Amino acid sequence: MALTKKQKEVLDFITGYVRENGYSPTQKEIQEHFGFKSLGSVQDYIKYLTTGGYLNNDSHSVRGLMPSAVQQNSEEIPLLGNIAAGIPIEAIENSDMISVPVHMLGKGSHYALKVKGESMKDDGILNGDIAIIKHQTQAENGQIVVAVVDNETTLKRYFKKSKQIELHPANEMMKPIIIKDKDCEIRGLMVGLIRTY
Amino acid sequence: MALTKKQKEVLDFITGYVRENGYSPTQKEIQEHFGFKSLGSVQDYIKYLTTGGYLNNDSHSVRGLMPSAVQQNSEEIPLLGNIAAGIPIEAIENSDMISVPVHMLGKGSHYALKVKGESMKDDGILNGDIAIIKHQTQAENGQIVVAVVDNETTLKRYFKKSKQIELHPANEMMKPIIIKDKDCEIRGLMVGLIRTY
DNA sequence: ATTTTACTACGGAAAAAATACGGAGAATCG
DNA sequence: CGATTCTCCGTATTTTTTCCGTAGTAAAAT
Repeated sequence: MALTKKQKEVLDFITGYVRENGYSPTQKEIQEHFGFKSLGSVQDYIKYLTTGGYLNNDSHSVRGLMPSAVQQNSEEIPLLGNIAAGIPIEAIENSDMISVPVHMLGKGSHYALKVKGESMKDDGILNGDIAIIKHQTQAENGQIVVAVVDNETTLKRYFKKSKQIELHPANEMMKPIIIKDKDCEIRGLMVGLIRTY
Repeated sequence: MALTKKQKEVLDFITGYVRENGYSPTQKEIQEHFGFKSLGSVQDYIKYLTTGGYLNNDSHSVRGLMPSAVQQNSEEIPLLGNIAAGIPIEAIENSDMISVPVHMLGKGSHYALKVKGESMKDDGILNGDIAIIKHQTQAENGQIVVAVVDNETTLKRYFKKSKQIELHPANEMMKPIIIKDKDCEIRGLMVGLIRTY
């Protein structure tokens, strides 16, 4: 559902107002800002915007408009533990939560892992970085995945060849892991990275 | 549950009072501050704010109001533009905002830049990454900074030597920039990185 | 223990804000 | 062109907010 120019103007006005004041404008304020002679006009825009999912309207509440965009910019996902060649993901026990910008997250469930080691350094993934992982069991060639091989969890680039699976590190010093299809279990796809200096 | 203008004013007054004095105002003080003729009015606001979760009221206790610290785990900072050797930061005009986990942000103001080019790739900073920058004009040796040299903005590691400033790229193919002290203007310190695959 | 001070609990009422509904001209699209 | 959507208007109605006053209860001070 696309927005018309005027509709976007109305939405932008509401969004800006919320950002500035911490509360939404009243319908009358919207009316006056755009010079409408009737509140019905404002009502119509609100209806379009809400049914389209751009706006949330807390019904019958004063200043109850909330642009979807301002609502949730980040989400909390669990930081499950460390990942490195040779060390399985630790238990979820005292799982910290970490805040992640939503634009990294698509559909599905996500978790985060702290990268240990330099095995992916040529892809700009360094020791200590937080990798954002989408939970899934399939992958395309070339994607960076969390894979379990031989009871060990590792972060590598995934390549499926005709008769084998190859897990490539991004480090000249290290060799790819080459294994049979069924010995490799994919636990997730890397969708983002967060680093703090 | 959204706040009306007046409700937010009352909440802000209470919050500010607590910040200044370490304890909350009495209801009568609130009444006088807003010029209400009845305590009932104050009561009403307290009720709205508490049921909405903005305020905690230790019932029947004097000065028992406590603004619930709205837990902010992410913050919006402006994405000012691109940064690359040779290209100045573009105008702030249509500055997008980007959501950043607060643990990256300390005190001070921050902004974000989109990295162009490979000049810092050996430090795991790749083309397309978002660099989170703290606005400051000083830096320690070895820190990654946004610096303006010769009207060009660039992201480099900063080293101050006895008689000169060196800006080191992290790329074997590129040489450090060596300049005089006064020809180098620091615009910010890199404090974090966000990458989306 | 009594008084004072601060907090609660209603009920009522005016004002402000949000909805419902019907209609109508302009723009867009097949 | 005809149908649909977008844009806008006007009025009537409902709901919420805001404020008041009075009476009662709990805590603190004397």
